[in-house]
Amino acid sequence: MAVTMNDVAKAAGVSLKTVSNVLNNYEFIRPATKQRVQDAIAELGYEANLTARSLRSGKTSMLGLVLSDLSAPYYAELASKLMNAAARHGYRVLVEQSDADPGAELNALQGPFRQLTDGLLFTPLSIGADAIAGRAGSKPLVMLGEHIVDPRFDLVTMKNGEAAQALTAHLLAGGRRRIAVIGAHPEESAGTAGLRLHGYRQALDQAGAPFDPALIAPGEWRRDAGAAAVAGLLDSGVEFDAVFGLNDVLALGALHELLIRGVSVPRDVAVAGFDDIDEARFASPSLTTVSPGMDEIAERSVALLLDRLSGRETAEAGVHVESGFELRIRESAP
Amino acid sequence: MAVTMNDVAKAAGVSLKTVSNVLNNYEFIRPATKQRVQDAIAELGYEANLTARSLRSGKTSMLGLVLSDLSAPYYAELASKLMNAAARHGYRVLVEQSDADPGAELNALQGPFRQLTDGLLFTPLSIGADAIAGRAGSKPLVMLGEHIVDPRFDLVTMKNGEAAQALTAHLLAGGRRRIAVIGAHPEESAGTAGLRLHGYRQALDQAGAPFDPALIAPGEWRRDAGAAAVAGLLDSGVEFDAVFGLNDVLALGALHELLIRGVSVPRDVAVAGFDDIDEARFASPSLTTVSPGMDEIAERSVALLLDRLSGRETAEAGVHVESGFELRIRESAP
DNA sequence: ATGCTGGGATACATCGTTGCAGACGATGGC
DNA sequence: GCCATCGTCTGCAACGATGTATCCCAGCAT
Repeated sequence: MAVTMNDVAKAAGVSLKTVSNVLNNYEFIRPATKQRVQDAIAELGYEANLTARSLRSGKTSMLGLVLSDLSAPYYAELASKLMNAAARHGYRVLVEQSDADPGAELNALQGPFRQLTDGLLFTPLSIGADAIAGRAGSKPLVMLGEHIVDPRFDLVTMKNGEAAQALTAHLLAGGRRRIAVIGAHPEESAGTAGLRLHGYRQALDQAGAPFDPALIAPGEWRRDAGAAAVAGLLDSGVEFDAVFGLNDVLALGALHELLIRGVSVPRDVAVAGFDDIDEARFASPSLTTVSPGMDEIAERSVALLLDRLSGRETAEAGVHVESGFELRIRESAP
Repeated sequence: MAVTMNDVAKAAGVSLKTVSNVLNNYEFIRPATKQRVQDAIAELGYEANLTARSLRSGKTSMLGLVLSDLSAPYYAELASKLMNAAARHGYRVLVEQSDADPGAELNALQGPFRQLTDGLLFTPLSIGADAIAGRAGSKPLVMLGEHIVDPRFDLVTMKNGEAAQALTAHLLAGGRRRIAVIGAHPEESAGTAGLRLHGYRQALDQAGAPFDPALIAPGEWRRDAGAAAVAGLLDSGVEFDAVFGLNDVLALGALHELLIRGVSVPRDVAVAGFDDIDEARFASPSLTTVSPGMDEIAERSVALLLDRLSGRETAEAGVHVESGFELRIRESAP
C-alpha cells in the first residue's frame, strides 16, 4: 500500500491532524514540529492522496474545458495555453470534446464531467443561454467565444466585430470591392460568425460599398468546407476579388482551392482569415489574418474562473472580458 | 447537498448496499428490486459521486496522456482520437504537456498526475528507458512513438523505418538524387528521428545512391525550425533537389521558405513530410507524406492499455504493436 | 494563588462509495 | 426431517483525507 498520512503521523510522533495541518500551511505550528513532520514526509516519500482530499474537501483542482474538437488548430492552441495558465495556478485542465452536439454539451454541463471539475471553461456551440442557465448548477462557469453573450454569464472574448471590420477595411483599402465571406452561419446572428459578418457589413457601409448576399457562403469551420465554399462560388460564376474566411482554416481551405483552380493569390483574389494560428504564418502565400491575443484570452479566462472559485470576484451579473486584437498583414492580402 | 446512495436506498426501501449492487450490475438481484431502485434513482435524479467511488475502488476511469505540446497538430489530432477511443470504453483522458522537459516527464510518471489516472499513454522525449523503469510504478504504461523501444514496456508505434524508406524510394524514383533531410536529432539513433533517418539511408543504399552528411540538417520539429533548416541549406550553397521533412510541420516550414526564396516546388525541389496531418492535404502545393494510420494507433493503444488494466493482457514482456502506413503522393513530390 | 488568553496540538466524526462476510428463506437431495 | 445449496439482500468496516470542537499548557494580569 501507499504511504498515508497516518504513517507519517506515527513516524513523526504527532497526530494525523497535525500532519494535515502542516500540509495545509496551518499557521500555528511550532517550527520544530513542522520540521519533524516534513522530515517524516520526505523520509517515507509520502504523497497526498488527491482522491481522498477531493472527497473530503469537495474540490478537485481541475478545471473543465469544453470545446467541439481538439484537433482544430485554434482549439488545440487555446487548450495548450489554457493548460499552461491553469498549471501556473496549481490547476489541471480536463478537456471534453462536444463535437458541437447539443447532447454532448448538456452532458458536459451537468454530468460526471462537471463533477470532476471545480469550474468550467465552456465554448457552447449548439445550445442556448436558457438551456445553459437551467442546467448550470452552482459551480462557476466562464464562457469562451461569443456564441452566447448574456448578462447571466461570465464571458471572455475578443472584439470580433471591430476586428472583422478592420480586416475588411484593409481589404477595401487595397482596392478590393467584391469580398466574398465564407463560413457564415445564417441561422445565428449573435454568434461568432454573426459578429464577424456584422463587422464586415459595417466596413462596407463605411466605405460606401454595396453588400451582395450572393457573396456570402455558409459553411462549417473546416478546411474542406472552405475549399468547397470557394469551389461553389467559382462554379456559380459570381465575381469576387477577395475572400474573407471567418476563421483561418476556412481561409486556408479557400486558398488551396483558388490556387488549384489557377486563381492567383493575391493578384486575382486576396485571401484573409481570422485567428492567426501558427499555420497562417507559414502558408504559401502567408495568410493575412487577425490575431485575437490568445495568450491574453487564456490568461484572463483562467484568472476569471479562479477568481469566481476563490470568491475574489463576486459580481452578481456576468463579467465580460474583451481581449485586444491585431491585424497581421501578410502576402495573401497585402 | 447532492442526492446520495443513502437517499436512494431510503426511497426504494432497500439497503445502501443493494443500491450499490444495482449500480454495479451485480448479478443476483430480483428484477422487481432492481426496478424499484432504478425508479428511485430516476425520481431523485441521483448521480454517483465519482470521487467517493474512486477513493473506495482505487480506480479513476481516467487515462493519462503525456505529450510535449498539445498545440502541435500531430499531437492535437492524436489526442482528439485517443479521447474518442477512450470515451467509447467509458474512460476519460487527462492530458499533461511535458514541453519535452525531463523534469516534467518524470513528474507525469510518478507525481499527482499518475495518481489521477488508471493508466498512462506516454510519449517520452527526453528521458530514457531506465529512468522510466525506475519510476514506472505498478500502474500500466503504454509508450507511444518510438523514442523508447524496450522489451520492458508496451509500445504502440508505426513502421517508421519502412515508411521513411518507401517515401525516400518514391523520391528517388521521381529522379531526385540529392535529398536533404531536415529535423534530424544527431544525439539519438533509436528515436523516431533516428528510425526515419535510417529508413532514408536504406533507400539510398538500395538505389545505389550516395549518402551525403551535408544534406542532413538537425532541428526541432516545428514549422519555424523547418524553415530555418532550409534557409541554412540554401545559404550554405549545398545543392539538393528534394527535402524530406521528418515530420509534416517541418516539411511545411521548409515548403514555405523554399517558395519565399523563389524555389519552385516540385519543379526545382520536391518536398515530402511525415504524419499526414489535415493541413498537408490543403497546403499549396499539397504535401506528399506518410499516413501513419492514426486512427489505428489511437484505437489500439487505448485497447492495449485497457487490456492491461483489466488483466486481459498478461504478457510479462512488453507488447509491441505496429500500425500500417500509406504513402500519400501529392503535388509537392508527385 | 486564581482566572484569562491564545498558541499548539489532538480526537472524533465525516465525505459517499465499495468489499467482505454473513443472514435469511426457499429449494432439493438423501 | 435434516443438512447443504442457492439466490437475494444486508450490515459493517474501510478507503485517506479535512472540519469542528476541544483540550492542554505557558504566560500574564489580577
